[in-house]
Amino acid sequence: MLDLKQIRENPAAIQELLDRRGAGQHDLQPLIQLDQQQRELEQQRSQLQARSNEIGKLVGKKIKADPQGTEVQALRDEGNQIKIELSGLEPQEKDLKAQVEALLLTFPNLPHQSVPIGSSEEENVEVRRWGDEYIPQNPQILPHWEIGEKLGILNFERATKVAQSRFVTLIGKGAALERALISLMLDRQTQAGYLEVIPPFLVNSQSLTATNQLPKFAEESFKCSQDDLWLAPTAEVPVTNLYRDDILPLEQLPIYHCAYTPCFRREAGSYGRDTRGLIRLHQFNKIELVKLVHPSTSAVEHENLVKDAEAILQALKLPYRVIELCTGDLGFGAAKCYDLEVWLPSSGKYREISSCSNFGDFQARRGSIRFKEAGKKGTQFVHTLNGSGLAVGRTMAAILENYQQPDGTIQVPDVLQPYLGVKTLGLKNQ
RNA sequence: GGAGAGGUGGCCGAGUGGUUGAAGGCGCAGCACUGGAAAUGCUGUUUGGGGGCAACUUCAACGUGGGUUCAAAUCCCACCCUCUCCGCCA
Repeated sequence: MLDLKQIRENPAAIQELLDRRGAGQHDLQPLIQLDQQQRELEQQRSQLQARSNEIGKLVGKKIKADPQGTEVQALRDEGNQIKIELSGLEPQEKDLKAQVEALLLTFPNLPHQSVPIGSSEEENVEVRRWGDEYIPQNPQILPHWEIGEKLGILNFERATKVAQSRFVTLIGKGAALERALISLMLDRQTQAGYLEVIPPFLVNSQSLTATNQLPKFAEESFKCSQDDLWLAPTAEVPVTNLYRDDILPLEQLPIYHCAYTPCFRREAGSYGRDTRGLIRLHQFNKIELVKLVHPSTSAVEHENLVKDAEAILQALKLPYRVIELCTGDLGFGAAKCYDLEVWLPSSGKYREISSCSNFGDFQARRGSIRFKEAGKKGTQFVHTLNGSGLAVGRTMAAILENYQQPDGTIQVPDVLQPYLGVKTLGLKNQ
């Protein structure tokens, strides 16, 4: 959520930053007008209320001396008069306030000054590339879904029968490989200083609002119709919301968490895209890294978060590149974002495997996550950051392709061998 | 699902209509005492919105939303949540 005070004081500057995401898409003007109306009403209302409070106190005093006195009656009459006026004013102001709030929630975050300006993903910037030497030279590499089904470790048909399209069943060593990846990632990230949590996988609307999925992206999540509960689209939601409405003592910052959770996404609007394989499923596993930090450190924390995610790809010797998203491609809540893209030989492309964002105080404001510095008056919003470390299904896809041997077996990456107990995946492993 | 209890400040906990943003305690901060500390004493200690350069001022908040009243933490209604017991179940 943007800072209303900032918008009031500096509308042109804020508008300019919003326009970097796409000119004319986010007009502050209606918001500014509503806000002004609301404040005018609030002034009127609180003045009336002040008088009403005064009357209440006076009556209390006088009624002891002379319950039937004319003075008391006069005050009561005035009180009633004010009540009538308030009954008109109050709902109006409340309504305006709700409108301001609702409108404010629809504005995306301001891109950080350092974010390259651009209108689409075409203008994203490659920051660095790693592992060129690990790019396989074998031209015969099968797409991961084909080799996976051949080896009997992935099955899409049966998953479709059980649920729907865009689900998968992992079988035998496929399931074990997924589990091994989860363990590897959690082990590495906890060693890097992230405190592991297993949060609820269902979250309420308030939580989704704090982390930007609501109100704008309701159709992206699965909702439980009987309850105010949704299937979490990412662990970012439950983990960040562990601290919703908290005022943290300064000493508690920074907070680092990692979490393994399944993630559930409706993928509405992506019909026809990545229909095959593990790339875009309704349910997938992910290790998420979440940080809550002091605002002055968030830029450095962001760079470090990216490195922590990269460390997994490096450990697995999977070729990847780091992309910085331009203003036009930046996610709704992000102030700055790097994507990690892993090399997928079958399509000859880099594909997103992690997205690492700095949200600044955008989410903290929505979720009221603050900290207090001893001695200083008032509270400040923390900065929140998160990134995948990594998407497990996509990692599996990358392994099934990059480690695919000419004989159709899969070499198990060195770091995974202790977890999996075998060096290759082949037919005999079924 | 059935029965009961309960939701008050960072925490514990009092408060059943009147000047209570809320006793008391704990915790925390400052000061005094001390060589230093403990103990003790005193003082302070919620958050959010509006107005103001500021000092300050005003409104709101005792689970949430309504209602009664000049006045509600306190009364009424609805909802949510937590706990205990019973039932069912992994």
